[in-house]
Parts: sequence; C-alpha cells; structure tokens
Amino acid sequence: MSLRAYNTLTGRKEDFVERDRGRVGMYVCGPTVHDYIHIGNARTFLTFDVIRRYLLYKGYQVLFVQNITDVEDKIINKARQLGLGWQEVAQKFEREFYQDMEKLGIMPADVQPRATEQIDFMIKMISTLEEKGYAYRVDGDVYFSISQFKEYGQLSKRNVDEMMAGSRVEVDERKRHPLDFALWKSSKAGEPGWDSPWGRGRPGWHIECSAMSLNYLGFGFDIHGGAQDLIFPHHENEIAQAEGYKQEKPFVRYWLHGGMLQINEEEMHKSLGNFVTVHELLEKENPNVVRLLMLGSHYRSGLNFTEEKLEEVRKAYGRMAEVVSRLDFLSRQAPKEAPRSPDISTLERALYETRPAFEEAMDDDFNTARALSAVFELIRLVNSLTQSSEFVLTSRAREVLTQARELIMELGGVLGLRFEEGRAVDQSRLFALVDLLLEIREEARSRRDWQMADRIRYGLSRQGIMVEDRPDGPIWKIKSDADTAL
RNA sequence: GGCGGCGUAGCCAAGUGGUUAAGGCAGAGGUCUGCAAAACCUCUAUCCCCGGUUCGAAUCCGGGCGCCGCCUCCA
Repeated sequence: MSLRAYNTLTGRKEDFVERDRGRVGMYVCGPTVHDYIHIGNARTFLTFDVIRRYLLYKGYQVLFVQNITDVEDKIINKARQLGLGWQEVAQKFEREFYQDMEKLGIMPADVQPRATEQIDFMIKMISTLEEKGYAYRVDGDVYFSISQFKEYGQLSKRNVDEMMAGSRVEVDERKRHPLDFALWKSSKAGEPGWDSPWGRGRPGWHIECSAMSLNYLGFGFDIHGGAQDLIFPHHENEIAQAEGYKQEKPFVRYWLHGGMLQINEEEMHKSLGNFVTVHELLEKENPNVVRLLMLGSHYRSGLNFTEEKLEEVRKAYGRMAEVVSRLDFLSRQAPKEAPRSPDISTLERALYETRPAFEEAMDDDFNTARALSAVFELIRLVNSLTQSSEFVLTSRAREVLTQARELIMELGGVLGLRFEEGRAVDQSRLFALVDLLLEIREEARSRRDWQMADRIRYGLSRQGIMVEDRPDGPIWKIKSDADTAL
C-alpha cells in the first residue's frame, strides 16, 4: 500500500511520489518569535512532526527545514512595548520556542534558518523578480504585482477579481492592485534595516519562506506544510514569488495544510481571554497527553480544545503508559513452568495484524486517529491475556508479550508518544524505597523477627546497598569502588 | 458576497458504495478481588431531514435545515 496525501493545490488525495527517489524535502512555516507559541501553533508543529516521523518510518531520508522569523513588525512592536531591542525580543522567544518544542517531543528541524541570516538571498530574489517584471517600486518599498502572475489564486482557488467585491481590505492607493504585497519595506530610523538596491529596509514576510525553502531544498521540493490560515495569502504569495523567480513550476509538489484549533468552540484570541501558550499548558500537563489529544482527530479537521477533552485523554494515555510498564515488568521476570500454557494465539495473531492496520491508516493521508485505534486494540488484547486468572508467564508467553511491548513502543514512537519518561525511576524515589524497607526492617527487629530483618538486609546488600545498625538507628550506603558513604 | 469544510452512540472521533459502522472517554450490569488499584466481558447508533441514482448508500447526486473556518497579521 502506498502513501497518499491530500494536496491542497489539487484538492485531492494523491499518491505520494517524491522528487528524488528515497529522499523527501519538507518545509514547514515556523514561528515569528515575538511571543510564546500557542497551542494552535503546537497543533500544526505536532502534525508535521508526525508526518515527518512516519516518512522516516517508511524509510525515506527526510530533510526538514523550518524558518525562524526574527524580523517582523510584531517583534518591533513588542520590543517598543517592553523597551527592549528587537533582537533581544527575538532571541528570547526563539529560545522559548526551542524549549517548548523539545518538551512537546518534536524533533528538531534539520535546518532552522533565521530570516535575518538570509537577507542576501532574499534581495537577490527580489531583484530578479524586478528584472522579470513581477515587481515594482513605490518610494522605498517593493511590491509584487499579482497581475503579472497569471496563476495567482491557484492554491486558494480564488478568483482575484471576485474577491475585490467583498474585500474588506483597506486599499493602499500606491499599489497597482489591492492584493499586491510587499517584498521589501523601507525602514524608518530606529527600525531594523539592511542596505539594498532600494535603500535601507527589511524583507516582507512572504519572501522569507520562499527564499529559505528554495535555498535549502531547491525548487520543486516535496512537501510544504502549514495551517489552513496560511493558504491565503501567505502560501499563495510564496508560489507567486518562487515560480516568478524561477520561471518554472511547480514550486512545491504537495501542499499540506492542518485544520484550525479552537478553544471551547471559539477561535483563540488574546482579547477573548482564551489564549493558551504551550509554555503555561506544559507547566501542568504531560506533553504526551497534549500530543495524544491532537492525534485523536484528523489533522485536516478543526479541533476543539477543552479541559474535558484533556481529562479524557489523560485517562487514555494513562492506560497506554500502564500497559507499557506492565509489559516492562513482565519481560524482566523469569518465565514459569505451567502444566497448561495460556492461550496466546489471539495475541500472536494481533501482532501480525496491528502493523498493517497502522500503516494502512497512516498511508491514507496520515490518519492518526485510525492508526491509534489499532494500537489500542493491541493494548486491549495484551490486557485481556495478562489479566486473566489462568495467565502464567511461560517463556513463550513472555516472548509474545515482549514483542507486543516492542510493537507498542515502536508504533507509539512513530506518533511521537514517549513512554520511557514514566518509567524512569529517579534517585529520590529510589532512596525513598530504601528508607521504606528499613522502616519495615526496624518493625521486624522490634518484634525480634530476625529472619525478616536479615532477609531485608541481605536483599539490599545484593543490590549493593549496605545497611549498618547503630545505637541510634540504621544507616545505609551504596557500595561503590571508593566505598563512599552517602 | 466569494472559497473551503462539517453534521456518525451521552461526549469526542474514524469510516466515504456491500464488513458485526474502528477507537477513546463517560454510564449500566457482570467477572476478578483480603483492602486498594488496574484490567477484562456484555449492553447503549433507524449514520441531521427529504428526494434521487443503484441489486445495494453513512458513503454518490439534488434540495433543505443547522454549524464552522478562511477571505485582515494569524499555525
């Protein structure tokens, strides 16, 4: 079964055929670093993280590029507001972005260029567009003339003239067409600026992504992603710039767009007070829960984010994590003899059926919800076997369960779910366990139950934990090469 | 006004021409059980309405009703 993906450009699911055999070039519009990223951003980034992971799982060599927009009006405004330099604002929120992404378990991009490091290439593109008649100057600004690009509107399926009628845009009289957009903006004093053929200025927002994707992935790369709100005008403009510049098409083979996230049935807005940043959400929420919530519906659908849904997903994730730790435990146990082996045939069969079901779902335009159901089905069968009263951990059963564990971990991993965090036992928990055992031992000693007391001491010493009884109570230390007391 | 999408169980959500209509959460009953927790089993859907196409429709077509997103910086 081959991979199919919904391409916004054609409006259909299409077979995925990469430009260069076995290699996929992928670009996802990154953040403007003027504030913490919000959970809407997170949804999009999680979506493309999963797509990327699945492509890797399928054996593609993926080159993943994402920009950092570190010069833009919002950053400048924020800096004014805070009385900081624009670079300081950009640097701070770029750092926060990386931290949030890491917490969300999103793989770092292979290349993550900053807009300010690509100015030369943008200037080159704009100059070429100007030479080829796609751009014109007004004062110190340079605009792209959409009338010169016949296919403008192809991605968003808009008729440029019809749009004019219902347009709410305030028309800038200096532009030849209301939808013409800035390639280069002149900078006023105190604003960031670079020297250019058009004077001191800075790039328009749309040119960045064209420049960076072209620079790192080359023309005609495979996947360009973002959320649906970027289809128009941002991605439409990117196509116009890139195809105008190269005089070729297509700029991108597959345009993938994620659906919008809402909070309590409303669009997220600071003014509505429902603006949730990843930073604050992850202060109290497990990132895997957030991810699982997003995976529960198709990436192209709208998604309503609510506290109730979060609560449901917490439980579902708890079930997944629990079965993984149960399997961890069982796979470490010594197998037992049994007169009658438990019936493992159902689970054995499921082991063969789960992966194809998972792949079929993911191959069909990355249907994570359906893929997840295959994993949950496997989990149910594991529980059904291990929790039944007749269950005995024979060596064959252990083998099958270990395979089940590996499969759950692997497929969960393709979706970016991490179970190992819940399993890590940190030192303070280990110490608390030793203390608990010593408490029990003291109770045994006070009952003069020397057998129990010795058993605990011996058991601990086998783990390298030495107990010494002193008049004022026991102390313990971990035996090491230097035999240092803790 | 233009473009796109949605309406499936109490809730969330897959499925898009023929399967017992996935899965998660919640609820009821049951099993297991020293207590607790977990888990498993069973039950709960005339697929928004009305027509049409078809041997056969949740799935395709037409109409209606309801809802949403985008069209402006926006992931």
